[in-house]
Amino acid sequence: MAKTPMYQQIAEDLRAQIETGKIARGSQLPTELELGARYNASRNTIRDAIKRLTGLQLVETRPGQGTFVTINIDPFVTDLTADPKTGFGGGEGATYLSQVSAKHRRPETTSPRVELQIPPTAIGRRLRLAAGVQVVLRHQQRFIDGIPWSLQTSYYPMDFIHRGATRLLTAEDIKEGAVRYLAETISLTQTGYRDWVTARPADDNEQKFFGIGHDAVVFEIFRTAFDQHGNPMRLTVTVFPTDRNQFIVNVGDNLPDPRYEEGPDEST
Amino acid sequence: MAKTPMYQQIAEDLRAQIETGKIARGSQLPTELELGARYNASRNTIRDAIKRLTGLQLVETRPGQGTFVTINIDPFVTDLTADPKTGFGGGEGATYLSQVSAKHRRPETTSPRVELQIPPTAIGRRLRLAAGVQVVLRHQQRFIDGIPWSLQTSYYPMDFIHRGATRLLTAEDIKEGAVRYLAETISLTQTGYRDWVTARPADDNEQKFFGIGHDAVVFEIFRTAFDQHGNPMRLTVTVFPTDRNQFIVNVGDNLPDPRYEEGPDEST
DNA sequence: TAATATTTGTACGTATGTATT
DNA sequence: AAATACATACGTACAAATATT
Repeated sequence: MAKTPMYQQIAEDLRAQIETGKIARGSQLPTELELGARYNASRNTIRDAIKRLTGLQLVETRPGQGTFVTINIDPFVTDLTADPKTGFGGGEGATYLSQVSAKHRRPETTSPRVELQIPPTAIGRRLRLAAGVQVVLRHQQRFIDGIPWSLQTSYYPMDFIHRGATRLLTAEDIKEGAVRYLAETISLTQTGYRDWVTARPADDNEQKFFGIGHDAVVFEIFRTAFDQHGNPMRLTVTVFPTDRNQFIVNVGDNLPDPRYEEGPDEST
Repeated sequence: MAKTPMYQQIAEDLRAQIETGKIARGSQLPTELELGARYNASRNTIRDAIKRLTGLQLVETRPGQGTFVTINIDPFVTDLTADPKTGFGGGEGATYLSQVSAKHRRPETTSPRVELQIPPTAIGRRLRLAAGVQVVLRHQQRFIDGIPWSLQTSYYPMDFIHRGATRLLTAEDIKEGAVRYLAETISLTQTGYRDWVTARPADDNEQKFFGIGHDAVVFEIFRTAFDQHGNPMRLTVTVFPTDRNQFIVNVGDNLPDPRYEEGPDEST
């Protein structure tokens, strides 16, 4: 009845050894040839087994070096339900920084790359723009403790520029926050936002930037901010690798503090 | 300079043909041997290329039949920020049903499987239980239009049983909702909840139940409900496949209706 | 029902390329 | 420069799943 393929049996055996701690986190596995000798299997079969483990993000292979058990990064937790009228003004950048600081980590953000673009239909639709209308796009890479953490792109209607919010075109951070800047210059107040949380396979750029495997998955969160008239005033699309990011959503009053120790640990 | 491996070039070529519509959604790809002849590559190389495409969820292979371009399921969107004091009482089951009905889909839920258990540390910690304390566990499978949609497990402190909420032990749906039942029997009112959103590779059970590949990823959402004293009264863990589920989070008042057409389409 | 053809899955072997030490 | 270890690519053979005859 042992009809499970050999490579799966080998993968299962290695997985058990890793999860029970027999093979330590961060340590190096035997080489493919050694494993082949141990399990009496060909190197290709061993490679199939290891491929399963990489898919489970249990190990990672490094050409020229070997195969190593992955160490789980302490996940960064982002609160999606920060009050839009308090604190940092609900700017997504500000929320990000405050959350990071709360965990005593060192955040960095690259200067925005600014582009003018006719957006894809999915973007234009969320901003309720007619087809072919340009947008201002501000793209940033974000790191925590030097680790690539997220890729973020914010889209604003071109109209905002004509109405005076010209600093959206400068490739510099808007220190007081884009939301406050827009309130001061063109009297647009953010009264709320909606996040749309999805997950999808990472594309090549994301794989390279985050240093994740070619079968890795990322969160893609679309945050549409609405002004006092109920119209969308900004769309922010942020991509987070799932191996180092989690999110919390608070509903109701008087919730106890979300101690981050409460997070699910991986050793289920 | 063409240092990109052959199998990646082939995968890229096929991907482009699929995304431009040259190969229709749902249609069958040529067999591995035919592709090998077309690209002048060995069957194993073709298989490596196809493995990349399955990782991107662009194609799926069926033994004995062939390889087919995947048809994307119309994603189901769940609102994580339903008001806990209105409507269906904030029961997670109720939220699920109302959301599904809003899309004119047919939901089904299996009768709960009830267990008594000493929970894993991650569960006990979230319910603030001492180590070794038992919980009541209610597990359900959920479908929409016959498609497996989510796996849900709710955990309640055993204490609730002793205080009179004995219907938690019956393997039947609590029609009025567990939240209302607890309010009526042991005077516990849910005043809010916190969702903790994570993503991880699917385990074997989940792969089998959802019919997803062995490198598929699932959302795992931990919902901790709090009572009027600020204590956790229930933990609900729900697993959703990422290929057919999305979530929205509303913050602020007067948000426009989330027309589901606004969802991101896959043809980016 | 049974046999057969087709197609993907598993397993092996070999050779060479590329990255790292 | 040399050794080591994973990555790519080819070949072969048989098993298992599916559809057809």
